[in-house]
Formats: sequence, structure tokens, C-alpha cells
Amino acid sequence: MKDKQNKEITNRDVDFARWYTDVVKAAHLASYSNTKGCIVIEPNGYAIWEKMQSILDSKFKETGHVNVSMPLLIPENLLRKEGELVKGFAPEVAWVTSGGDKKLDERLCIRPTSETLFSDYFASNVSSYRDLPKLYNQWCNVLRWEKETRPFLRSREFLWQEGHTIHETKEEAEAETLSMLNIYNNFFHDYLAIPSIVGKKTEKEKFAGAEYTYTVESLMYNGVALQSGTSHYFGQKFSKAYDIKYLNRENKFDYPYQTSWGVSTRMIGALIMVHSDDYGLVLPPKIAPKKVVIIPIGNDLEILSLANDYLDKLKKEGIEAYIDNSDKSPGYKFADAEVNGIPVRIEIGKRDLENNMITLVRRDTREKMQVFTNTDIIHDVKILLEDIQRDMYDRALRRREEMTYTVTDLEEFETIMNSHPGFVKAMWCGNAECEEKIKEIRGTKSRCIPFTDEKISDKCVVCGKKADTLVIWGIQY
RNA sequence: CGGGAAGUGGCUCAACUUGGUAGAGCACCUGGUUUGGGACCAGGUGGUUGCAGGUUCAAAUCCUGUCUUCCCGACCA
Repeated sequence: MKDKQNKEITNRDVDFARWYTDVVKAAHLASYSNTKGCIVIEPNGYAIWEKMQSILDSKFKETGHVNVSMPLLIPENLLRKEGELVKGFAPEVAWVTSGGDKKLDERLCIRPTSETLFSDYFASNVSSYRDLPKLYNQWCNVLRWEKETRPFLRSREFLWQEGHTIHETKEEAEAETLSMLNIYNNFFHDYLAIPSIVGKKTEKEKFAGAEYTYTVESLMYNGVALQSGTSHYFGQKFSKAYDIKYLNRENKFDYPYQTSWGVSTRMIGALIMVHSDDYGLVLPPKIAPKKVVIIPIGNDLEILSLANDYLDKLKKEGIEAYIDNSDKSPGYKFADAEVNGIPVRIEIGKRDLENNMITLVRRDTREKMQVFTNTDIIHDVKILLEDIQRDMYDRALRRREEMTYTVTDLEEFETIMNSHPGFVKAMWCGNAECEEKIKEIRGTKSRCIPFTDEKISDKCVVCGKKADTLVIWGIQY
């Protein structure tokens, strides 16, 4: 059989960046607009986002969070109340300066994130310990004036969710920060089939305004790291800056403790860069909006009725499926199902039916299986979907392990990053100058300090001084 | 934000050097024949050439500005 690769898609190993945008376009996930860094998320891409939203939203609600909607615009004075946040975001903020043709007395910032809005709201709506905690979340768009943009990975406008919570005690807020990080980590593991590493950001890499930042880091097929989710502990920084005071149980004024956490449409980019191939998108079944496509080959009544029968049964099992009954050729339909990342394909044709068989194809490996029609096909499909989900995770994990290096010598560090980058584990003394030094190697940054208390030496990989912190380093998107 | 390249029907490109009123393949639509890896035949629709100015009797073509995309670098809370 001739095995023609999708002609629209650049080879992944030849040009990864072009391959990525080719997949985005070929699978109709997004298309460019006439505004730099603002993309049109097309139905196929948006369906993935909706799937992510519905899963995460229910996890948030199970843990007591409620959804709200904050304004798009932030008055300049409000933004300026927290110095570090302003400093961090200033270069990336877009301003509204006039309404109609009238210049505004005070500029309005288009939200790059909403800590200031939530804090301002909390300031006037929290007055007693009885008002705490407040566990809020919002699904919205934000705007950051990025210089270099790429669909899903770094766009100016993007969709995300931002949780903002406020608590009576430090312990409770810290537990919240960790608990949300775990929700993200589990979501990556269980649904996206992406093995992520969780840990703390260094001072240099943490969110401006946070006391500390936890992060979910994942490694793409080409060895480049992607920050895929964050959870911040603010302590009392914002409550003091925004004067959120409440009467505590001792009838004294006190400042509450805050957190924020978020994931964005960047996760769609991660899905592509971890799992997809030269035939197009590959989606883990649990996040695929359509899990099964049934392709009838020919117009025989027997074929069509069998296709409809399978569709009904799949739907009854809650498995999203559809029949491709367009008048395209079978080859076209196969390729189309592949480029769109439909996890399982059922091919029904005369040739198989003469032997009482049909063909099942899994997208991830493109392996074909012939199955007798008198067996429980729906059961087979269910098992196959589970296999694909598990195998995709295992493959991604193996690949990440192959691309994770342990290094005790700076020269070796450099050789690795210049030849076959990935995650590098190396000891660090805690000095920002050493972190800066590593950045000279192809812009390698610290990704996180993982929670696992691993030690590979007692010397900093840069300066050789005493070091007891293991850091995971990587080139980032 | 610096350096480079490119924008012509939905897509890939031709015509540009040497100005003369836009063409092909694919896609799309109609009808028919087909159907196991991107089908075939016949007919058809679709573009004031990214946008805005300028030069000229005449601009896709020359000039200026601007926007968008891609590559390299800087930046990326």
C-alpha cells in the first residue's frame, strides 16, 4: 500500500515550527486574523477548549469554587496600587485612551490578568472572617502585548481561566495553592496524556507580585519546555496593597491571604506539540470532542444500516461518534479523520463484510485491526479508546525521560542544549547570577524546583559552591 | 523592538526585471459515473493583486508609508 503523507503538513523532524503551524491550519483549529497575535479559534479548536473547560470547571466546582465575571478594563490607578505587578506587566499592557472621540481623563488598561480587579472587589466585599474564604474563578480572555506571537502558544489575546481566592489563614491559602496545582497536574496526566513536572519557580521566574509560584511544566516533542499552568501564593501582598481588611475572630482588623491560578488555550498548543505527527492532529480520547468516526465504503444498504447501528450503540454508551457519509472517496475520508485526530475509525466495506468483518483503526499508531461483526464491537472500541489514552501517555513519558538529562558539569550542560535539548537536572546554589549564566546557553531558563527531594551532587553546576537545590532547566516557548 | 524574506480567488503559485487592464493547478458549485489510502468525466462560479497614498495617458508591476505572516536575535510577568 502506498503511504502518502499529508501533503499540507511539513515533516516534523525537518522543521518543527512550520510543522506546528501546518497542523494548526490543516486540522482547522485556528486561523490568523488581521490583528497581530489575535487568532480565530475555529470550531475544531474551540471544541477542544470547551472539553477542557467542562472537565476543569466541574473539578473547580467539586472543590467549592464558583464562577464570576470581572470587567475587561482596569483604571490605571487601580493597577498601580501593587508595585511589583505593575513593573512586571507594564511592557505588555494595552491601554484604552479614548471613548468615541473624547480623550479619557484616566487611561483604562485591558486586563492582562485580574488580580487587581478581584482585590478591589474583595476590599469592599470582605469585612468579617465570616465572609471568608471566597473561592472565585472566571473564564475569560486577556490581552498581553507580546512581541513574538504563535497560535495558542503565545498570542496577544488568549482564553483562560483565572481562579482567585481569599482566605483567613496562611495555611488555608497555601493548601489552596497546592490543591489547585494538583488539579492541573492530574488533568494533564489523566486527560491530556501529558506527563508534567510540578514544582516551584525560582525568584527570578515567579509571577510578579506572588510570594511564590508553583508551575506545571511539560516537554514538547522537540525538547522545548512549555509552562502549562501556574498556581500562585500571594500571602498578604495584595490584601495590604488594596487594603482588604476584615475583622477576625478576636474582633481585630487583619489582612487575609490570597491565591490565584490559571491555565489557558496554550494547553491546545501543548497537545499538538506532545502528541501530533506528520499526518496531523493526534488527540487523547478523553479530550477528543469526537472519539469515533464511522466510514462506510460504498452505498450498499447493508453497509449503511450497519454504520447507523454502530452509531446508535456508541451514542448510547456516551461515546461521541459520527458517520462520514460525504461523497468523498474513502481515501479522502481516512486522511481527513487522521488530520483531525479522531482517535478511532471504523471502516465498513463490502470486502470485509463478505468475511463478516469490519476494520478498526487507531489514530495514534495508525494500526489497523480486522474484527468479526458478530463480536461486541462497541466493547472493542471502548477498550481501544482506553488503550490509546494509556499508550499516548506512556509514549510521551518515555520520550520525556529520554530527553531528560542529569548534569554536574557546565560544559556538558552546554553540549546537551546545543545538540539535543530537553529537561536538564542540575544542582543550583540559589544565586541569581548563576541562573543568569545558564541563560547564556541558548536562553536556557530554570523551569522549576521539583517537589521530589532529589540530589545529584552538592555543588552548583555553575559556580561549584555548595548547592542543595535541584533545578530542572530547559529552553522555553 | 532590531536584521532578513514574503503578501496576487479558499490554498499553492505564475505574470513584476522591461508598466498596456490578471492566469494555472488544487479546492468549491451543478450533473453523471464511482467508492478498501487524498477518484473520474462534462460544465460552471469566484480576484478593483494586504491596505493607504504617489508617479503615469495607463500600475499586480515603479516610489513612499503602513498592516499582517514566516525565519534569526532581543523580550516573554
